[in-house]
Amino acid sequence: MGNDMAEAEPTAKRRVTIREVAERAGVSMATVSRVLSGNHPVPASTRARVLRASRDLDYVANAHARALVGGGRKMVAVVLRQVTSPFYAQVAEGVEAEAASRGWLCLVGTTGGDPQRELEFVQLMREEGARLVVLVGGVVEDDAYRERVAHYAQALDSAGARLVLCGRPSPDPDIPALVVEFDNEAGAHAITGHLLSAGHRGIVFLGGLPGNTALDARVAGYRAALAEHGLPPEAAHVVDCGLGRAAGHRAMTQLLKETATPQLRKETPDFTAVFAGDDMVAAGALRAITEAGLRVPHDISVVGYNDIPLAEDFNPPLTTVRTPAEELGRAAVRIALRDPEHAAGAHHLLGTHIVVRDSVQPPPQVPRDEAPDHPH
Amino acid sequence: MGNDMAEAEPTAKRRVTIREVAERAGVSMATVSRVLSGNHPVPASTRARVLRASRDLDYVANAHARALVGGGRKMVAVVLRQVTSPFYAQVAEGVEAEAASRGWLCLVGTTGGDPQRELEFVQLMREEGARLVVLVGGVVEDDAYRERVAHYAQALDSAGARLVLCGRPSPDPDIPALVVEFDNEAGAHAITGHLLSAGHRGIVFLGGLPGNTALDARVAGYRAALAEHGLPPEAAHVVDCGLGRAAGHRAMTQLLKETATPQLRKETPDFTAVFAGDDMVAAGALRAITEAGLRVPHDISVVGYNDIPLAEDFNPPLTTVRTPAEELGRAAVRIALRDPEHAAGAHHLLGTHIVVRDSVQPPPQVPRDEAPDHPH
DNA sequence: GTGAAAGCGCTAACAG
DNA sequence: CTGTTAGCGCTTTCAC
Repeated sequence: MGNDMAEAEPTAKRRVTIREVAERAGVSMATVSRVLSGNHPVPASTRARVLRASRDLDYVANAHARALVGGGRKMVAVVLRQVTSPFYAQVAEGVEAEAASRGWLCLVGTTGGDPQRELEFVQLMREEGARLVVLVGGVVEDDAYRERVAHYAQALDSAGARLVLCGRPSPDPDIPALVVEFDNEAGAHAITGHLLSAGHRGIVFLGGLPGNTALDARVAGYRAALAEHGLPPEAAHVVDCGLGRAAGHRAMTQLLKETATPQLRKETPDFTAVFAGDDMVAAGALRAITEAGLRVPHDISVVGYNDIPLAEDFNPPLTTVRTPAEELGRAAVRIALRDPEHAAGAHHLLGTHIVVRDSVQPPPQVPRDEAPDHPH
Repeated sequence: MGNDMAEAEPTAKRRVTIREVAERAGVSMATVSRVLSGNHPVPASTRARVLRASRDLDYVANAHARALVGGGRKMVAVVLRQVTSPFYAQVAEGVEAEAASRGWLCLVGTTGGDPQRELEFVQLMREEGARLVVLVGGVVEDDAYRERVAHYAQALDSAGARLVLCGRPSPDPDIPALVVEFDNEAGAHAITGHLLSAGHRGIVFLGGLPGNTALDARVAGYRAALAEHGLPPEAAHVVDCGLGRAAGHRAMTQLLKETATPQLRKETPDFTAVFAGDDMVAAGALRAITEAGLRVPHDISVVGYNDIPLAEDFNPPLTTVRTPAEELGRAAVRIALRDPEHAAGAHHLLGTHIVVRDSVQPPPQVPRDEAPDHPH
């Protein structure tokens, strides 16, 4: 058995090959192959012998050798920023589920938001022969991005693979990439309308990320809703703190401090509601508000975006926009696999809807700093 | 270009091969290979020509062909129930991060808790030549399980691959599998002690799953702590509702109903605190308690397990046991890759600690149903 | 029906 | 230094 030196890494040992199975069964390699793939008529007796030998040896085919000669395994790759984001995790699960149900293998890669790692991963998937790669999540759409994605699309396409963009734009409609995303503008418009209907006029958007397509669309929907209610453009107040619980917490704390200080008050308009860029930002904001001794929704109303699984467990349960993330993932592979010719360059928009919980109520009658202390 | 029939699935087209690069550069395939692997001295001029040609053709090596001749790519596979569980997602992220930092590729597979799918996935990983497979999550340890895992271990080992079990037991210490897990019993013991110190005596454990190794260990720690505080064995009350938010919600609702009904009261002992099997169960329980018009921690104290990222955003922020999930994932690959000889059969236990937030306080002085209505 | 033989794309000896 | 050659393990014609 092994020597007593600790080796650094596992090295692939020689595995049982089809030849050994053939010898044991007393047939040729070709026959074994035929039995195992089951696509060729083979008499039951031979068949049984081969199966027996294969079982005895605990044979598993070498996927690489098989891929080399055949078309290779059907594999789809999902690329996302991180799996620990509930939203991305759901998308990944959707892709995985849809892929698995069709007998495809699914590979998940994370980039941490680094374009370089994204590029490396896509390259890797080309080498591995992935037939479908799904890029998930909003991005800042600059020239570098456009060039990168155009290259992915071209490269993947020339290898017969497909590219689908989830929640991010195609650099060019003529490029062989399919985009599937939520209608962020409509969702943001709707939830802003919900706040407006409750009587709020000072609504701040927390979590802008200029250049990020998903967030920009939400901001656009927010501004549009404000305008439709006859509010002047200055009524819009977007804080570009980016996404994440920590960012939301920090920005909200800061905002609260500014509003509490008369001098700073002029620059930071008064507000009675916050529209968080996503539910994680909302979580941070909720926490900051509580820490400041204020209550949601009594003093400030808060809404989020995405309706992550735990949004109803927040304090208070969060009113938010439901984006069926798992369905996004499923749709990505379903559409990409359905009719490629029509799909390439197509743009699919998935609908969203508001889910009302307890984080919104009409604004208080008196400004916060003039109100009596609320009962303890 | 393409015909106008919609094809069903993307079929791998012929990709650019090393031979084409060689022809374009006017050298042999071997030279191209040498330049690209960079492990052989090649004059700068030739090198440049080859690189140029490779770039022009947008060549990427065929990973399968490469794997067939070389050892294959360094690949680790993580298998878990689902990625949408915050805890599992963190473990996966840990594995991914540690793997990536060593230049290994990481593949994530989900089973939905189905042993059959688990088996298929492990088989698949054998075919693909994964060098390390990490199985994550507690299981019910029956004979079928033991046999299955023994088989994985043997099969993987004979192919030179390694198996690591995260949070699940090895069927036999002599088997070539490494186990890395948290000390569930100690964690449960500690948090039960925390409840006991606050004065609670009626503590129900919500979320048992008989046979599941992780949960059984937590229940054991819970019982041990109760016993140490001089409580009789009957003081332990475990509700076997299993894991998940929905299960926690349902079970808690039921429990509350029983306790509120004098007739049922005898069978369901009175309690002032609940120890949820994990944070998701806690989320459901919290919600159920609120819906019943009770308050946490005023009327009932609640603790969870795992300290998932949003536990501090629950209502109220949850006191729970922190299990560094990402570290579990990192440790799994780190240990497995470090010294295999010593590692095989080894058992690593990772420590946990309590994180105190706002869901625990001393029990109320008067039983719930005799207390006056709390102020609205 | 079943075996022999020809590669799939690449790397690693082995010559020159 | 660089080209030629021999496979890696498998599937798939093409004969028998």
